[in-house]
Amino acid sequence: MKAKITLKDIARELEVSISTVSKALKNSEEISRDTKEKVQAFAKLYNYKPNNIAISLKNKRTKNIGVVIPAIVHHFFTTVIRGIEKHANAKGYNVIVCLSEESFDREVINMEMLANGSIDGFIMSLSSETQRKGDYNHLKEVTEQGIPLVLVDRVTNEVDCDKVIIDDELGAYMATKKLIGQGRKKIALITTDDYLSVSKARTGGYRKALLESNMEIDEKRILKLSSMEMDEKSIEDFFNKNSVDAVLCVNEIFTVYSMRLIQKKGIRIPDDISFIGFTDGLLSKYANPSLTVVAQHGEKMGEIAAQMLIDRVENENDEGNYQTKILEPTLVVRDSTIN
Amino acid sequence: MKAKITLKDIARELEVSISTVSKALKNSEEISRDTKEKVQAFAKLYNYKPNNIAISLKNKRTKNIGVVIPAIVHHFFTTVIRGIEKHANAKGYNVIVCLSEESFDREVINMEMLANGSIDGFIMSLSSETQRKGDYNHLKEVTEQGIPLVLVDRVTNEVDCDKVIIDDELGAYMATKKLIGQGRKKIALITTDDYLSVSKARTGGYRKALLESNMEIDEKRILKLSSMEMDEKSIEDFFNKNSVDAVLCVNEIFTVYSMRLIQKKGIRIPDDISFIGFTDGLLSKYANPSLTVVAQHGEKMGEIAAQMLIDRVENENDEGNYQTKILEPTLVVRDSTIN
DNA sequence: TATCAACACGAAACCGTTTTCGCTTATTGT
DNA sequence: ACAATAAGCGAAAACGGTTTCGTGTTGATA
Repeated sequence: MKAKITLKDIARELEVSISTVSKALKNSEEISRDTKEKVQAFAKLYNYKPNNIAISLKNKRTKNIGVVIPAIVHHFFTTVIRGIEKHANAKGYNVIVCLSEESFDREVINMEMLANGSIDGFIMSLSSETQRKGDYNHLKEVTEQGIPLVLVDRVTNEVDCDKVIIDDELGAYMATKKLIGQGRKKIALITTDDYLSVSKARTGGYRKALLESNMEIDEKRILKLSSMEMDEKSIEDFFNKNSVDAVLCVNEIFTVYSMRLIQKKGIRIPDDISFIGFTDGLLSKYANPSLTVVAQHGEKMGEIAAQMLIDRVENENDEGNYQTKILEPTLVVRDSTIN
Repeated sequence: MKAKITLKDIARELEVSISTVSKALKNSEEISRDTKEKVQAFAKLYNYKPNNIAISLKNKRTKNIGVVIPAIVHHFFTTVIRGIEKHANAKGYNVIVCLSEESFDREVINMEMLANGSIDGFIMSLSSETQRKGDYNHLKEVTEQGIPLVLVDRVTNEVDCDKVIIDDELGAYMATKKLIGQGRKKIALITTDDYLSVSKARTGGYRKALLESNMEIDEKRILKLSSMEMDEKSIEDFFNKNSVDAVLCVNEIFTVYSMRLIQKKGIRIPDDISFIGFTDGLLSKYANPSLTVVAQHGEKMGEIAAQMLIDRVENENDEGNYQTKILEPTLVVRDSTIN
């Protein structure tokens, strides 16, 4: 085991000062050709690499960005991470991922751990518990300390910072319009509680589309599930009590599960009933029939978020003047709707 | 924007030395009650938190662990990360995730970035390109520097370190045995090139089960796809040319796609043909019919890997004596096989 | 030959902690 | 009243770099 070599070691071996070594490695004009060559050769030979921690301490930049998300076993969030990684890595940054697991406390703990010098900025998506409580003090503290923060997807108006979202209302609107255009009259919505910013927006888009087409909004056709997890019983009850000819769901899982229930009843998709979901993941592509979905472009969101964050980090001059980028969703048409 | 407060700031305000402040905050016996209370009150008031970077530099421990994996938009790897996060967080560690995207170069670059002081140890799964090239010098360098390394799932014998794998051979063996037990005679295998350690082992288990049951191994029934991505055409050709009554696939996607092709031909699952895949992800659960799979217990693998790594990090005395933990896969029976 | 740049390098401060060691001052025992 | 001891605190080194500011030597110039 050959331990890491430091400037001090090189200086001792070559009988020069630490400053000389440091400058020589940076090809400083101050140092003679001879010395530079000697030092650089020695450094190469012993595979010298500067210690990141020491550099971080010196210039108060870690080249790390902290990502706090509610879950990772979710296609959408993994695509976001991938986008972040892509841009961050290209810019020489590392990504520290922390999971809140939809818990307020874990979100707070993780942010506090990272905020004490470990990272240059945050990218985060709010946990459902945080959105339900409406307590954003941990975010405010971070921004007040001057640590840049970019909120993605699940955001809040109560915090002043950069944001990247997709136009969820538009997505639901487009989807609903599509269903209406296919002659569907009894369009159901399966969503989650309104405290989730995205669910609220999607419900809004659904209503807007119906109103615009002069279709009555039947509240009984809106099923609000209280958690992100599957509540199979509620969905079953819902379909037993309501007769519908189209369903819009706020995620893939709700959609696929609903389709299966419907198929078991012998109802044909998309002939008798159409389905549209959110998130263009594996499930959508490989479901049977394959799913028509509102694609959220998570990877692009991640890239943009990383770009906004790194811009802030590297130009700390212009604080304030925060932006919200709104991405347009795309309707990916497959076999769960009529073509 | 209130900037972070340091020991120096507190010392200046309270007109004591930095050492006194440091000790007071650690409740040292050396410091008088009075002074301790004064300092602690002040620190609380101004929300003092020690700077992680400075502490890392001092005691050469970052409390970060580096995770390098080939991909994140894959259910199995996300469960591994989740397991790592779970244990690491409980032990006060952060997780730095880097993606190799199956590229050798990116794997090397990421490891070098992290190895210069940013992390206390590595958990990694080899990229396919690395396994194909068989070049493990970047791993050897890291271990020679005394940085603990734990390899998970995609491993190699050429590097001396702790490892966590599942018994892929056993998994494939169990699955194949199950198919044989259901009276299947023409069992196909859809896999990837053998340079991937896991694919090789799975192919081995498949062969072993057939041999053990005195069934002939027809090489034409083994389809090797050259990449992890879907090669739809090859799969279609394969089913056109071969008549089979059971299929074992090394991942979910191959399985689901194959099932769909088969269903289009009007062949019934599981009546006429059975399917078993690897990875117990969303696709398996929500496919139609739902998939019988070999569950890999990624979360448990992640937890164990994190535990092994942190043990090494915190007891750096006992180098050598490396262990390989082999997890047993589980067969999760659903509707793509006869019950 | 005295003077002055230019050149090449080193000393030291600094980033924010921790920790060892030594120095006052007050207290105790004799 | 004086030495020994303990209590309370500060100075300084250390972690591994970067950077500013000297300083000694050299060669050129007047």
